[in-house]
Amino acid sequence: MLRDFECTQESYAKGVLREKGLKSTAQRLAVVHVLHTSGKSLSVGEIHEGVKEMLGAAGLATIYRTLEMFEDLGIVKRLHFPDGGHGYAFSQGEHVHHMVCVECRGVFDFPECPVESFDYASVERQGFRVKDHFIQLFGQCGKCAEAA
Amino acid sequence: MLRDFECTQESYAKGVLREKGLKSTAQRLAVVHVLHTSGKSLSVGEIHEGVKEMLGAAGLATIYRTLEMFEDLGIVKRLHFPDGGHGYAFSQGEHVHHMVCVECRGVFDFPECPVESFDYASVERQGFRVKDHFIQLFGQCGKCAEAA
DNA sequence: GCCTAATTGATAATTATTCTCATTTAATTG
DNA sequence: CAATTAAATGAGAATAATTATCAATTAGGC
Repeated sequence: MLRDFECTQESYAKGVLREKGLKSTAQRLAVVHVLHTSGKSLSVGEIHEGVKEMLGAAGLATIYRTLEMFEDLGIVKRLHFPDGGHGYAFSQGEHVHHMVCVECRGVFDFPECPVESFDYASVERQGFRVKDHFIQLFGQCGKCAEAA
Repeated sequence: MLRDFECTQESYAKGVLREKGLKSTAQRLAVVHVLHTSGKSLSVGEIHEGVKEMLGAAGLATIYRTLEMFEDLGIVKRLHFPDGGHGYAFSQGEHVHHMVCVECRGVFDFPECPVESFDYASVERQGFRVKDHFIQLFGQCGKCAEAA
C-alpha cells in the first residue's frame, strides 16, 4: 500500500474505511489525495487524470466506484454548478456545507449551518418532516477577486 | 397554438417568454403543463413522455432545449437527489426553494429563505463574496407519511 | 507466506446529452 | 388573413457519461 502521500486526510479516510471493513487501496487513497490537495471541485475525468499521474495507471470504473462509495461514507461531496455540471470535493465530517468559487471552482468549508436554527413551521404545517438538506453557496473567492 | 390546457402557470410562462422575445410553442407550454400538474420532480424522460402524450409527438432534443431555457428563465428548477439522479420541477419566481419528498419526489415550495438572514461573516472573513446559493430540503411529505 | 473475499482494470454495453440541418411554425406586418 | 421571416422543432447521428461484466490482482487477517 502506498505511504508516500500519507497525510491527515488520508489517515481519516483510512480510518473510515477500516471502520466499515473496506480496504484501503492505493486507488482509494489516491482519490483522497488528489481531491484534497487540489482544494477545489474536480470532475470525474480530472480525478481520473490525477490518480493516473500518481499511480501510473488506474481504471475509470474504479474512480466512479470510489467516488460513489466515498460519497456514502461522507468523505467526498458531490457539488452542482449553475451550468449543469457537477464535481466532487473532499469533505471531512457530516454537517459541513460548501462554498464554491464560480470562477476557479475552489471549495471552502462552511461549518455553520444556516438552516440548523431555521424554523420549519411553514413546511411542517403542510405535513412535511424535514430530514436532510443540501446547501451550496456560490460566489467569488479572494484570489479570483484580486485577479479580476 | 394550443389553448386547451391554458392555466395560470402557462400564462405565466407565456408572459416570461413574450418578455424575452421567445415563442410560445405548443411544446414549451406542454412542458410547463406536464411539470406543474404533476406537482413533483420529473426526469427528462418522464417529461418527454408527458409531452408526447399531450401532443402526440415531440422530439427529445426539444425537451432538453426547453428545460435548459426554462431553467435560465427561472420557470423550472433542476433538483438533485441523494441517489445521484436529478429532475426538473416547475418553479414560479426567483427566490423560491424547494422541499422534495424522497419517497414520491413530490415538490413543495418553501418561500422563506433560510440563508437570507444568515451571517456570512465567517466566509467573508476569508475573502469570499457570496453571490448565490442553492438549497434543497429532503424529507417525507404528508401523504407518504400516512401511507407508511 | 498463504488464503480469501474484496477490489481492480479493460472494455463492452448502456444511458444521457448534444449536434446538425432540413422542415415547420409563431408572430409580425401589410 | 395571406405572406414573410426568424425562431423553433424533429429525426437521427454523434458524442459524452455512466454502468456492467468478469477474469486477474491485491489487502488484510491468520
